[in-house]
Amino acid sequence: MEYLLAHINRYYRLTAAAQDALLNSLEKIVLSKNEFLLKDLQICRHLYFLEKGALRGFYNSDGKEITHWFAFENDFVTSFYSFTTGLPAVENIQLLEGSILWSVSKEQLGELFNNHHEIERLVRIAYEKYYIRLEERFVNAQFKTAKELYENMLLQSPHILERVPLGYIASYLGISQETLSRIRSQF
Amino acid sequence: MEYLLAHINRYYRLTAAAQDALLNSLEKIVLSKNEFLLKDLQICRHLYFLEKGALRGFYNSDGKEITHWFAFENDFVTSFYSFTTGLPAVENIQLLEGSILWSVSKEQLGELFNNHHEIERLVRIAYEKYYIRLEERFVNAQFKTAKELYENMLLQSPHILERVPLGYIASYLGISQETLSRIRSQF
DNA sequence: TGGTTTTTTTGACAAGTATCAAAAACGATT
DNA sequence: AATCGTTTTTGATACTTGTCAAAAAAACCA
Repeated sequence: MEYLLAHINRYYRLTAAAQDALLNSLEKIVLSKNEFLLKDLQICRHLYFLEKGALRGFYNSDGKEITHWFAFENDFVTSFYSFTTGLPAVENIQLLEGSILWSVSKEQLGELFNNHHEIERLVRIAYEKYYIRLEERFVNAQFKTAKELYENMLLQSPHILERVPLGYIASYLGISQETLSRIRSQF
Repeated sequence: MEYLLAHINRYYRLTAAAQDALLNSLEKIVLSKNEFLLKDLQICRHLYFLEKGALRGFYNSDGKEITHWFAFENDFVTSFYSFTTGLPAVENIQLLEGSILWSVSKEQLGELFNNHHEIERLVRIAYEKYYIRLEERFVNAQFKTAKELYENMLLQSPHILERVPLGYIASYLGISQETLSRIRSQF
């Protein structure tokens, strides 16, 4: 729990009142490897903070699983689409390792927004960060070769390569597992 | 100017005080076709509302122009990356048609956020919408063939196809102009 | 209208990547 | 240490798309 506050205070300092309200809204969740936090067609009603462990989000497309994000320690996690629209999710969220999470419901978050302007600001800033990261990935995916994407990942997020099976990474990069394997053999 | 309020009120109703504050912060801009609203390496210090006309955002990559978004009537426009981080933009914003815009500076927007909680909420909700749209495009770009992407566009945003030169659309879809031309000949 | 520029289409070829199938390597378990 | 299941690598082939170059069509303008 202190984990969350320490993380938040790194880029935005909350008042004591807001901290208390936030912590009182949180519920601890412990899940083990391969369990699901969310399956597609369900409505995602919670925002999660990942204290320890690793998750992935993936789509099912033509019987194939397409991983499109990973989350690790200190990440905020949700099915953004379902959580914000209230519509059924099109993605699944699965545990890559045994993990500890803290959850807050959409209703509770709305309450927090109404009572603590600064929490809404915090979330707005978090959205900005996610948006910028997604935009960067989007541009890269479109204009770089598979090899360049892998090099990028080696430089910018080697921790993912170390903790996640190759098949998931291949679909994250938008290439086949075989192609990724061949690229790796060139290094 | 009423245009902006009419648009906003469609999905979020502001109080009269907030409306006044917002309108007092706006400045009208009129630009003609092919002019630039922003060039890369500049810092984007404004958020724009597009009342009439059309714009595109594009990157220069290996001497090629890569269009990655279009904006039309009622869209909010900025170089999201530069505006939020305060760092030099990596993209250009150019006029596709003569256009009328309303601008608000980052400083003014910060003032508005501080004085009118509901304006910050409005912007947060706008971010959510943009994020979801970008996420959808990201997933599509990765998992659909060039032909499927074009079909999608025919269904979901035919107005873009009608108003924008083919070369821009090709790079928007992440394919070469020649490939797009060949796809179109199949319909 | 004719001429000039810009945009779009067509053709030939090369490169990159996906696919299918099988082998090898790795990990966990007993 | 041997076995089973999973993950990764390798090989052969086919397909999609990019690239370069040129022709055709459309838009623009005097």
